[in-house]
Amino acid sequence: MDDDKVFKALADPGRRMLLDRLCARNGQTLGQLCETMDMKRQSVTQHLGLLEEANLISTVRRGREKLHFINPVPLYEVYERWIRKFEEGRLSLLHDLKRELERKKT
Amino acid sequence: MDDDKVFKALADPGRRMLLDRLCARNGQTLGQLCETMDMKRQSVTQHLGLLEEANLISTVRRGREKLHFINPVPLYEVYERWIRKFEEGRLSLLHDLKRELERKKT
DNA sequence: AATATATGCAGGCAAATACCTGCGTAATTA
DNA sequence: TAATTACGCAGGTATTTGCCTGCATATATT
Repeated sequence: MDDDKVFKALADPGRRMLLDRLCARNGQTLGQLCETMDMKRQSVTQHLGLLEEANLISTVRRGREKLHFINPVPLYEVYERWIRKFEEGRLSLLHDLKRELERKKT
Repeated sequence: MDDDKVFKALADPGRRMLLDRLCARNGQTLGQLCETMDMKRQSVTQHLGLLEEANLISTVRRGREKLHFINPVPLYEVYERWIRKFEEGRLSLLHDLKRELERKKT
């Protein structure tokens, strides 16, 4: 998995919105996704392309339509390999700062 | 919390590396962080500024030095409000795609 | 006081990004 | 078959981004 592509894909609010829409109703067509997106179809296509490159969605062609499905695996992996590390040390990390702030006052 | 700033801050590999360095040793100065960063000090400063704006780090001045500390809270919140939603529906989301693929074959 | 160290601030520039318009193609429907 | 629908592809452009150089300021050391 390419961490960087996943993070960059998540960096845009429009793309996060697309993931949200798909989370609410999986397997939507490009046209359906466009209806709620306040930008041109071609722009939505570009965003969906980046999401697919990051492996965050998968697509299936059905006739002239293209269906979009969420792939939750990369998000889970990013969490496992990235977020959890900080979560584990959460209390001690916060303590470091607090201790330094105390050190200044005295 | 500003989700967008957090995601954008995480979108750059250099900034993720800075967070990694601070996770390994919290409370480093700008100079110390620069030693491992293969870019000019001023660029590192810019990255640290974005991380601070996203509230991912906090800083404390001590004399002529500036110490940097991780703030793990926004990462945890992003996980809670964002990643977990997809994790919960993980199996069913994957099933949607699988079912559609089966539908095509038959 | 003079020098060295640690950081701040301003501006410039090439590349990436996020939109757009215009046109082409494949699949359905009348 | 003709018209419609759903989507793909190729640029064009204004903005943002990430890096740099050059200079200024504040603290520490000799």
